[in-house]
Amino acid sequence: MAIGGWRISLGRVSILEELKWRGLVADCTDAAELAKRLAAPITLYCGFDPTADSLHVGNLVPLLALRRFQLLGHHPIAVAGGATGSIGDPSGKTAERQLLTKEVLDHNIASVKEQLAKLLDFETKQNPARLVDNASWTKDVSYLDFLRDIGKHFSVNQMVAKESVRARMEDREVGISYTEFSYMLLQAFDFIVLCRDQNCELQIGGSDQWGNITAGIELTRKKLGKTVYGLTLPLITNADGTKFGKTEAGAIWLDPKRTNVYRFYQFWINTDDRDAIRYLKFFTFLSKEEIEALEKKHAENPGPREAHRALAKAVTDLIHGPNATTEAIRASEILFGGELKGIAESIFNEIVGEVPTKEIEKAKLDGAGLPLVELLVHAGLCQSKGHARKDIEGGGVNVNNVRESNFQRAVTASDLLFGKHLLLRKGKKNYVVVTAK
RNA sequence: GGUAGGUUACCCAAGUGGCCAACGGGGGCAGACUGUAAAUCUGCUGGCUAUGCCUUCGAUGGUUCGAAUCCAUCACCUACCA
Repeated sequence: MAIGGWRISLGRVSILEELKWRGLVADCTDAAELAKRLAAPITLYCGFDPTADSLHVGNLVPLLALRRFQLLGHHPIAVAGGATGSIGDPSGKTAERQLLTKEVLDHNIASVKEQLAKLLDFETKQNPARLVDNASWTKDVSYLDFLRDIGKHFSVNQMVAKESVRARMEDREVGISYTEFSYMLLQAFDFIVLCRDQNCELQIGGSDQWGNITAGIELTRKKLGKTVYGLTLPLITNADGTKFGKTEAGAIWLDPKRTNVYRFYQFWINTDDRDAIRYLKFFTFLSKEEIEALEKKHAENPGPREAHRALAKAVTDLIHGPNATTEAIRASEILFGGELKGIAESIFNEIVGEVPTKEIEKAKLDGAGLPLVELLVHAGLCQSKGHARKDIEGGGVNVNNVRESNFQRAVTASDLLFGKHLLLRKGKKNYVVVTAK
């Protein structure tokens, strides 16, 4: 069965070897036993809480890990956190979070489910993926039943000792609500339900999920007398110490409405040299041989950035499909290719809609025209006219890819390309197409 | 509760009557170099109808020709003493 061009090959390499080689194992329970158990297909799950109406690149690591398991013959279950998401996971959070309203939550779950469905193979005969919502088994459980059946197996002493809770208890400023404190019970409940009903024996998740995962393992052992496993994936960090997946403009989302394909592609292209190979391992399905070949090239001659290109292409392909990827690459080539002079309208149109595009009324360009500083602010490239002026004086602003250093410059209809568009650029990478209507 | 000290721009931090839109560092943005890197060097980093004007130094009120700077009250923080 092919998904995204990659074939599922049963039992060729062990999943643990594969994950280890990629640097994707942060921690796991009883490594020796787990390795033995993984010799045969296992059912595993990973939960995704719908905290927004889209997943972001950070969610990709566990999600792709599910797929890696599937590619090697295991049975993945993606769990949308309709129940857990309504509570809020305190893990890795320094402050209590605002609860999402029912409407927002419903919307988020629907969107996230769609995204999850795209990245796993539900069609294959041998080991189709499954997608479930943990609200489906929590909604009919009464509070009293839950306390009696589940709560009884948890020691508050142990819960308090978990890192996620302890951190919040030590900080008297923020504290932790009973609601968030209870989160791990719900996640443990998920595991035991999946183990009981779907024979799920392994939970994977980010390293911040360790406490929640082990809570589920213990509950399953106590209540069902079964041994189940946990495996955590590393927290991705950038070589320069900044948070992975965040830019000045915010998180990089999988939903093209939030982060368009061009920006998504550019995000990967701009990966730090030191991270490129690691990220190829984390975020792509390129083989060991392919990645090692890229690593060699990168080490010998980093200039052409072949590893970066392969990374950006592979991930964009995976999330947005080959057609959108081709367009993003094409737009990048045009924008970073230099001269705009003599460009054909059809070629230029390829970048319209790829880079951020703003509209203005054509009438504003009549007569003396519209001051460039105002246009820069309108386009969102500069935060104020004063800044726009300084940016122009500093030589950072280009109109139609020609540097403009006169801050009094006004833009008129004669500046429009093909009578319609204006290409603004601040710095090397920040493009906006302004379209006159 | 008492005493002392503090609260300055995105963050840290100098400034204790006019020369203050406020030193310096970090971060950010931009330029040169380069590979749409890194490192390095340089410039910018409150707003505007712009050689000037307006808003800003915890809050409010006051003294003064003039306040981030002095006084009063309030709020919050830190240290020491109870």
